[in-house]
Amino acid sequence: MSKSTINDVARLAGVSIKTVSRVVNRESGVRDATREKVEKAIAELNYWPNQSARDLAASRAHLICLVYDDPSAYKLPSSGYIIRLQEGVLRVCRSLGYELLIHPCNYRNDDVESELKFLIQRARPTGIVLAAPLSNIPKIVRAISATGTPLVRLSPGQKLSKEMVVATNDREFAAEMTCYLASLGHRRIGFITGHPRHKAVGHRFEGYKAGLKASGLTFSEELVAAGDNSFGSGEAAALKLLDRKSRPTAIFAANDDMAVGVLRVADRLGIRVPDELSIAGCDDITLAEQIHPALTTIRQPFAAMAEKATLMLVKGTEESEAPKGTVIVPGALKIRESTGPAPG
Amino acid sequence: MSKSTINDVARLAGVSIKTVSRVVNRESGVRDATREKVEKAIAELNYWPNQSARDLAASRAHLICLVYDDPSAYKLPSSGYIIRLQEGVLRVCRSLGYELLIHPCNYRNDDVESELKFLIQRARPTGIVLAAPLSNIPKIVRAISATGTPLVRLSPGQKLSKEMVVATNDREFAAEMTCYLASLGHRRIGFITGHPRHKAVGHRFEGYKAGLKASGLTFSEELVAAGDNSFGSGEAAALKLLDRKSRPTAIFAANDDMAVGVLRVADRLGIRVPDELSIAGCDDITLAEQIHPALTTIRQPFAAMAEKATLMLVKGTEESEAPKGTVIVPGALKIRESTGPAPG
DNA sequence: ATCAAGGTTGACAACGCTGTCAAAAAGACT
DNA sequence: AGTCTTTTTGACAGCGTTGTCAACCTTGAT
Repeated sequence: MSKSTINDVARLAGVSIKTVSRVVNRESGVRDATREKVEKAIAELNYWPNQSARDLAASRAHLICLVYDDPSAYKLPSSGYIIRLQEGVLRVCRSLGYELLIHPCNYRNDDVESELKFLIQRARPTGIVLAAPLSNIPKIVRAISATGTPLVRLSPGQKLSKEMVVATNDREFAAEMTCYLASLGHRRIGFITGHPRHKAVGHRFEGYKAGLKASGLTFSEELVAAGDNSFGSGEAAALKLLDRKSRPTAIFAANDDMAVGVLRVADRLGIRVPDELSIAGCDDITLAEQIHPALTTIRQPFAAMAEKATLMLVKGTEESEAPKGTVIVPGALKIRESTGPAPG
Repeated sequence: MSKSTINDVARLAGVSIKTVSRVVNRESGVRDATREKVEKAIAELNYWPNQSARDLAASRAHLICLVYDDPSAYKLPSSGYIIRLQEGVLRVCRSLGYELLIHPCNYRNDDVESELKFLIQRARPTGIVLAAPLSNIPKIVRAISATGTPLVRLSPGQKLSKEMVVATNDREFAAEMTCYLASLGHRRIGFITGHPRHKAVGHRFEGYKAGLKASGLTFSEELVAAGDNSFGSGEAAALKLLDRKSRPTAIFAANDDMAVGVLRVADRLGIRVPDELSIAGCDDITLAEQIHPALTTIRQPFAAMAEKATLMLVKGTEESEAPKGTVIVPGALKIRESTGPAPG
């Protein structure tokens, strides 16, 4: 292991440490010949700058903090979501020389706010990427904002704001899914709404209505059942929808967990999927692909969103003008086995 | 946001910065009265030490690096595993003031070794927690060892070694599961082996045999089918086992993915679980609890293992004697719906 | 009181780097 | 060659902490 310092490099290259620093930091105004000398010395000594020293001297930390709802606080099958977020942030961090600090946090705790302030004070990150659903919780957003740390929120219901937000187009792709179902010949397309506090799923409901209209179908309360994003509520809603005299030939659930619930109910009732009933979800959870029949759903671009968010944070810090406003990263339909032509 | 330094605290408390440093670092030899004065000043100024400066001055980083197989490199449903590892490491990090650097890495890349050396040189972590399956790959272990960074490997086949290793008792709990099935009256207990390169699942096979012997049952090749840890191979193996004239009344798969495959096959063949066939897996993946019937399996203590590993790393650094050898963290049987009394 | 021993405290120099600003070198023109 | 401008380089002072070591108090024993 090398433990050579900038001094060693400077001595070997026959320049001052400042010049080495310039080369390392890719600053302009270094003659090519000099740069090469220094680079050779760096390579030879296997030198790598001491991050602590850099951060201290420049009084800035090369650190991005990703804050998300703690999955260990309760049985959450959402680990895939988190991994994808991490993936996106890491991609940017690696390429730009930042480090990633992950902070699962339980918003049900009374002291989340001080926990976050504590974290920020301790780590002094360059910026924070705040994942949903935390990004929708005012007290959390406020606690972070109060510290003055740059913050990018992920998909907090897409309402435009002056803060930095990265969202996806829930409304649009829900409409697209609805149109897709209609294009398969379905006329009675049911919808299962999600948890009222979860804004994104609200947008999907709107998208569903828009899709119906775009396909020349009329909206009917008859075809809507309420869920709360949970598997169980999906089952209950499915039971309700499928019990009706003229039952839907397709059911679009506001998220995959509920869609899987529908799938289970259909199985139990002996309704063949997709022959007799098409089922679509939203989120593309890991299970969606493993279940049988594989679930048609919408893949949320979590990694891409996180990547974008991190980029905004870094750009905002390194360049003078911090990017503001909402950036949309579109989701993509994943057509799999659970949807097919309308029966009859 | 406070940006007070140790100087401000020292001035307010009327002591030298060194004394403040002593209080902050809980060093002995500070009079109680002094300590209290300082603590009051710290609280009042909302002071928190600058990590970069500390690390620089003490030339040590408060950093743990968790290296695991990159789940984004291929479709892995293993995100739950990673999340639990992170959880364990984070618990220790938080309580001991360390930070966690996560590093998913794809061992299929040719340049993993330089990638890791690069990472280590750049981040200079206190130590590295290396998760399976990476912990079983010699070139990776070697690359890290070569840097001299303290390393704890997670469950690399449990072979005793002089290095730091945290493993679980695959053999023992597989035996236990087998005995449990036998105790339910099963006499023909099938087993689906896992990927030959994955040592842990090999231990499970041994445990299965030991369990049979302990239960007074004889081992028969007839009851064993080979898999490769994948869902699909579980299905294939199940088909093979269930096709035989005197088919097993219970199937124990070396991992959950394959067990779920068995479940699906049973469903397709109209074999009721657990009435006609008991199925057990191993790992307690997220899906195990969500599937119907919920899968009896063995919960691997991933979080606890990671926690233990991190602790070893920190203790090894902070105390003079580094803990060596293998530490075993036992897994736990999770009896759920997919196992029941033997038919007849 | 006086002194040694031990417990507390502080002065000051690192730690390895970056920011500032001035000095030196290199070009550009007479 | 001389002067002015621009580019390139370096000296040096921090950044906020810890390690070292000497100086300072206490205490208890004489």
